[in-house]
Amino acid sequence: MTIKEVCEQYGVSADTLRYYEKVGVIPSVGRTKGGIRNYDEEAVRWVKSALFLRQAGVPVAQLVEYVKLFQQGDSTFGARKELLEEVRENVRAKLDEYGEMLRRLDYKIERYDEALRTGVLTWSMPSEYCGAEL
Amino acid sequence: MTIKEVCEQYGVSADTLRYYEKVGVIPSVGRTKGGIRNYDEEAVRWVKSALFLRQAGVPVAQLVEYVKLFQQGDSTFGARKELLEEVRENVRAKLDEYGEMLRRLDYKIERYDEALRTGVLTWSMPSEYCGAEL
DNA sequence: GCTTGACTTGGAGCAAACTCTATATTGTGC
DNA sequence: GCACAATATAGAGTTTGCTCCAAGTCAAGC
Repeated sequence: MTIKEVCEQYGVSADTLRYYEKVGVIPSVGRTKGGIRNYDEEAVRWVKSALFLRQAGVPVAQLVEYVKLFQQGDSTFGARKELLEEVRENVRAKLDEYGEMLRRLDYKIERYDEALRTGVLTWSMPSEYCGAEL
Repeated sequence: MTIKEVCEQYGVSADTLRYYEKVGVIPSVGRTKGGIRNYDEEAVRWVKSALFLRQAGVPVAQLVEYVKLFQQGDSTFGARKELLEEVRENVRAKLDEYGEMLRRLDYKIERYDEALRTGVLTWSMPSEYCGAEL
């Protein structure tokens, strides 16, 4: 698979793919004789998980660290597990935050909706609930 | 309330508070005769919601836009509601992503845990489930 | 009223994560 | 075999969101 095909399939720029490889977010990709990247199945899987984890907010540096551990072999199981647990804690915290956020937005949007229907904007909930001007 | 008190209460730096005011993430804060910021209740509420929305991933530019609409008065109810709905869609998408992320991490961590106990790392799930090397 | 520490502004600097540029090389259709 | 699009690399530039700095002002304690 060429870099272009990977770009099109996963909606990412060639620059980003090369950047990910350069800094170690993904292991280095195989080349043709001429030196052109040839993504095999494993390389594509690395790309997929890198994109997924990045989108979920995992910093590049942490992915680099994970790949390094991965390449050092089986002796790094423990370290890899710890790294993933750290990531998981962040994800959990984010989930909580976003859940709370959604509640507040629902409330506020409902108020605006009411205001548009009735002409009156009511901030009836105690400010602790909706968290201020929001 | 002085800037320092706000900093301490909400765990944010004075630089950040001044920056937020400068770029319009919060409306401009009242001053003493000498020109020193004096946060009243409303200013503090703006700070609170700015910090909350930022933490939930809303970009600075979007907050600036919201504050601008707010300051233009009641005629912007509709626009404000639309802006909040846009934010809400992003938050929903993020919630989904993080939920999925958590599932994958749970699975992977369990595998590593097993590997540490038994010495064997099993990738038994179809790769579509756990999303590659992850 | 003077010292000392907090506060002011404008603007420069910084880290993260790309994104773009310049220049060279590859490889494909005719 | 040649034109020409696609790819390669190194390194500079951009965006976002702060964070730090310099030089000056304010104010509380003595």
